[in-house]
Amino acid sequence: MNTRLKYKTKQRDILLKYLETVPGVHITANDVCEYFKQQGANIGQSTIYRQLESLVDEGIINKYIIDGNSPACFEYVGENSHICGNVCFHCKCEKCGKLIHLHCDEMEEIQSHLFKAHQFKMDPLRTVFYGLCEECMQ
Amino acid sequence: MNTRLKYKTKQRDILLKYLETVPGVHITANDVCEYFKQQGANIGQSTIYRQLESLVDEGIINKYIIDGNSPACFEYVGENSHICGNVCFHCKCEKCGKLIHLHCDEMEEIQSHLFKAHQFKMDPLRTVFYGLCEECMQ
DNA sequence: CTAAGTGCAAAATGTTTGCATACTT
DNA sequence: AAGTATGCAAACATTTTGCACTTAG
Repeated sequence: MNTRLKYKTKQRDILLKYLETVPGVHITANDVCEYFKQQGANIGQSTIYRQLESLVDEGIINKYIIDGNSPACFEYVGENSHICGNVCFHCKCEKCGKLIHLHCDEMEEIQSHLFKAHQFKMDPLRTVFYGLCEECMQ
Repeated sequence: MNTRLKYKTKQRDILLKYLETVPGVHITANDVCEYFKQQGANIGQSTIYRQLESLVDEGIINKYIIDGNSPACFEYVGENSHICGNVCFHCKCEKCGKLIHLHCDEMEEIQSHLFKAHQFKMDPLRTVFYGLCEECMQ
């Protein structure tokens, strides 16, 4: 579980370099694989999975699990992830399945409220708001 | 996606009857399969998956995805779950699995905010806040 | 030199699907 | 009769793992 890779390898470097170019964007492990396949860079998919897991561990990227059957999403947040505002909230439309991700300071009040009033430390990486999006509301 | 079963079948009945005996408890699709296998009742696993999906659709059971690789959990909440639907929010501890029900007016501001600022009509029946409960926070 | 990382292909996991059959209405 | 559900086995998709080989420290 706590598999933290320790060496600075070529693969890790180019993976990180790529991730840095797409901060705040949602990508799956497969997206990353495809990207490197296109680039001609050959990184094995197991390496990608292992490095991604490691980067999550280190807090450099976030991992989001929206629903059990779709692949997990990763998002580069950088080393400064401890600063507020990098974590985003997810809204998933129950009708059309669209996923909306919000970087919203106001939403952090929810966490704060849950923590103060209900002694619950909410995890925005796992929490998804289900409901209806604008279009599907009609 | 919206595969709602419509007939009242023997399999659905005994599944529901079983679920009613474990309200608020976490069970996986596999748990259900095993249970019926032990009972000698033979319900195919596809039927179980299909019926569970359907029951989630109908709001009779909840489905929780704690993390992407472990199986989804189901929990019986019953037909009257929508009675508290507008006022009752759920927090689920990722560590001990405890489910906390909150009746909290303040939390309705979340819905209101999501609606006004983000045009998203959040469904409190389906939405679960994941995180850490008081005890597990230590 | 040793510990760690890589890549392949194979396994594991959880869930879905195709289809012929059986049951509900 | 028409529409739906069932059950099996096979298909699926994502992720993990075993192992021989390579690379970083």
